[in-house]
Amino acid sequence: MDRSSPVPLYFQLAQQLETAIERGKLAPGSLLGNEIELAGRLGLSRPTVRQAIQSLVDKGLLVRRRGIGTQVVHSQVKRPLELSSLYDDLEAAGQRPGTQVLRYAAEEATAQVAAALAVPEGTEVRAVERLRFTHGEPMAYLCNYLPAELLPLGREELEATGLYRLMRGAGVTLHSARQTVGARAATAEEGELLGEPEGAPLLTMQRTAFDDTGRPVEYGTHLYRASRYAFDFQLLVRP
Amino acid sequence: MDRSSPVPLYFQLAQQLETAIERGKLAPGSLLGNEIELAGRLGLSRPTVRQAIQSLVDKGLLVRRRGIGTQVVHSQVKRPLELSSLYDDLEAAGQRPGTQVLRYAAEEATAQVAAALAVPEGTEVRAVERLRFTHGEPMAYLCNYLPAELLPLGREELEATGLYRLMRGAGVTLHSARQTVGARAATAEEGELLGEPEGAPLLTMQRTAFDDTGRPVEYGTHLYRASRYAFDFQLLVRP
DNA sequence: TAGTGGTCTAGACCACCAT
DNA sequence: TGGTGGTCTAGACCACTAA
Repeated sequence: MDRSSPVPLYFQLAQQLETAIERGKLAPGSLLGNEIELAGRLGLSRPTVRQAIQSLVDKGLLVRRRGIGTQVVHSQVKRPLELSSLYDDLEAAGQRPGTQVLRYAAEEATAQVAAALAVPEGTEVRAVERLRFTHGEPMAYLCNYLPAELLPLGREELEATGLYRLMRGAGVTLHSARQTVGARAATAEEGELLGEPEGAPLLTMQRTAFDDTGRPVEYGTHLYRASRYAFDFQLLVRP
Repeated sequence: MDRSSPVPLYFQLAQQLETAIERGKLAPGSLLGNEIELAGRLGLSRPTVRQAIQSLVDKGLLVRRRGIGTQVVHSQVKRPLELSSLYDDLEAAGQRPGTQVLRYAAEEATAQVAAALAVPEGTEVRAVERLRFTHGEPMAYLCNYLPAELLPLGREELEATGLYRLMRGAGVTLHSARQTVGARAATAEEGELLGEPEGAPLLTMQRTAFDDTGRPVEYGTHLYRASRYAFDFQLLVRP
């Protein structure tokens, strides 16, 4: 514990516990030792220790039972579903993603886009159409709309990284998003773009993302080749 | 505030705030008043008030900014994705779900099922195959596997309600689940069952659910008619 | 400068669980 | 019965934001 660090004590403790769990120093199913004893040993107060433990319970790494103690969860919890960028996900999976910007223009919002971004129909918005590749093969066709005032994006930046990273870098703090995931058959044009025959199953995703003031900051409709992509997530049950 | 109630004070306060937000008594974007003043007014301590506020921040209903205050979020936050039962979801949407149990038997685990349930290959498990209907139309084909010792399920119960509700009722506390959502074309048999032509796009879902000791308690592979079903969820960005 | 949330402490009592 | 987590209090100091 480093009291001179700007990192909060509860966070330091949570990190230490998390790495101990990851490295197997705290075996799955083992008890953590009670909070008061732990607090005394570390020279912290009990609420601080509780805060650290609670953050790991929220992550699904620990389970607390009254009268029993705090246990390390057995299963291989990864992380609950996050609002993640396809680019970052692919990069993290070592897939070396690539992007081809098909279109990047200002245009008037259609009814659908206007409703999603909560602007009047016909308002100018930015439209971005991209193809995402892995290993030189097309993987997804991404069509996104942003409020016009939001970002002066460069085409090169869009080819080099993901949209969310650019938005974060521009000071937009994402807060929540509403997603719909479905499937449908590819049209001839879509098949052409993605290298699939007409009628091939595609995974579809529509997403509206909001910043922390509740303003919509992005609307996207995405198409993924079902033969090469699936959504994978970890869910936690809220107690 | 009812101090004689078994409901914790922070929870009572959180509920009051939540209903006030839902009913518009606390307008989106409005400030909540600072924690200390609020604590004094309600006769509570500041940590208790903070705990109440924090729980609503975790739900995405409030945003806190240092130096500014606590604000009600604008957007229509519903709820983050939960480990939910298709039956309950349909019922909540007023769709009057129905279930036809196609098969309910004990059988030896295949390699895939054994790996998912973390039992040796060939171990006896319970297999349940169901068709789920809405308005008399088939909607999904559900194939689930449970550890043999878990539940003595009746066929009637399976037709009357969802699997998760039955498991909860039998004392199983679900903790987390790992899901994969994808898409593929229907085979002739699948199309027959679901009332779709061969080759029609289907939404696929595989899920393994764990209880709070980390033991796998359910593995399922589900097929949904893409023309009639999509997954819809709300995500929150973890700060 | 004044006000906000972020963090931390040192206690206290209670409900639940195993033995 | 003894030990655990669940809840609650009454303070304290700090970092950040706005005016």
